[in-house]
Amino acid sequence: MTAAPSPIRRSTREAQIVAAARRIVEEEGGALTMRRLAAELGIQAPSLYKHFRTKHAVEVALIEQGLLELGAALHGALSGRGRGGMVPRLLTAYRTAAVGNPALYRLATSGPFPRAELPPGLEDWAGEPFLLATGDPCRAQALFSLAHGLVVLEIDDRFPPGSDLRRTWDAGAAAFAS
Amino acid sequence: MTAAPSPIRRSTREAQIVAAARRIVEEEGGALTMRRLAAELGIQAPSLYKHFRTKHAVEVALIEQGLLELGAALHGALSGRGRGGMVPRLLTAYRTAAVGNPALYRLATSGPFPRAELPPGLEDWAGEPFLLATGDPCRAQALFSLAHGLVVLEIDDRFPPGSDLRRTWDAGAAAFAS
DNA sequence: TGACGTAGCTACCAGCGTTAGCTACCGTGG
DNA sequence: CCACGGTAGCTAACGCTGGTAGCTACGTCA
Repeated sequence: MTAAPSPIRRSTREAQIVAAARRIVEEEGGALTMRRLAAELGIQAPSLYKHFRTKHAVEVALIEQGLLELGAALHGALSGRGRGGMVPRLLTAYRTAAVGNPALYRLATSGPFPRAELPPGLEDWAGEPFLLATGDPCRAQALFSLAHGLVVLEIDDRFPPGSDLRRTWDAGAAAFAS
Repeated sequence: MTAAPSPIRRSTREAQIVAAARRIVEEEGGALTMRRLAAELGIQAPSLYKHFRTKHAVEVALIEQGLLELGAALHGALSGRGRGGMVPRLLTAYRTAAVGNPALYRLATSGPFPRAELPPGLEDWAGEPFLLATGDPCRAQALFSLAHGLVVLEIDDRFPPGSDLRRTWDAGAAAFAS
């Protein structure tokens, strides 16, 4: 298992801003705007631009947090050697981490991926458990796509009402447990 | 195979507006705004509200079009009885239809699903091919999630550069080919 | 003391969805 | 023939968005 990449260094004020942004994003129905973020910190919106060049930069900082936590959860699920195969354990951990933080997950996975602005190696490290569970890069990507599709459809509430999501996840795991 | 549901009836002017909206959405990098949409029609933005109550209503009309076309493509792929199993044919058709109209696909599948505002039966009809290809509702939802995950990750360009997507789709199809 | 960087402020900009209120046209009934 | 109502356009405006310019107060260091 590769070591987790080190997060980007931030000043204390920057860390406070990211923490406030996270509070807003996790709060139900809270859209992240620069004015709301500033209000949460007791300052005016333009002052935020002394610390982050754009709103996108704030979002990237949140994405970095989310990927670190998701990666840690996935690696933990595989190293924990609980009962069941690697694929079901991986999917369970993925679902728990993502659905537990739906807004953060959506933020981190919608729109183009800010690969260049993230710590090098973070993406590979977070995705490594899929490679470990499948043994093949293409199968790993397919399994990841399945997990991602299941999560986004679940948190966007797109499955028809009355769906048995537990069994749907099981069916997905069964397909990839060879 | 169930018959395709009939689309919602629209006045000619409404149809023109939806067509213009589609033109904008399909044009590369074109975000749909009421002012742009109005300009495309040679009128002012507030006039659009004589025909559609909100911007969301225009989007729903586009979603209806997208679902009808996607459903037709999927049903066609299964009834065509080409070579290969049902699952690979279904996934190929899904990928082709979605990636060919990325902006429309994203519009139709991001955010909450406007189930109540769409023609009754449309959702079930468009999803029916997944049931036909798998024979089980939960497996169908899982396969659909896989296809959706693959598509959104592909059109958002989130796979690491150099990925062999052809083989990734094949790996997904193989997992679900019983 | 003077210079410089930090971190706040107010005032403002263009663009967004949307509303209010007005106007011109067009078909129909008295 | 003329008034009525519906249709479909218009301008002006509101409150929100991300973002910029330019000012100010404060702390540090030569």
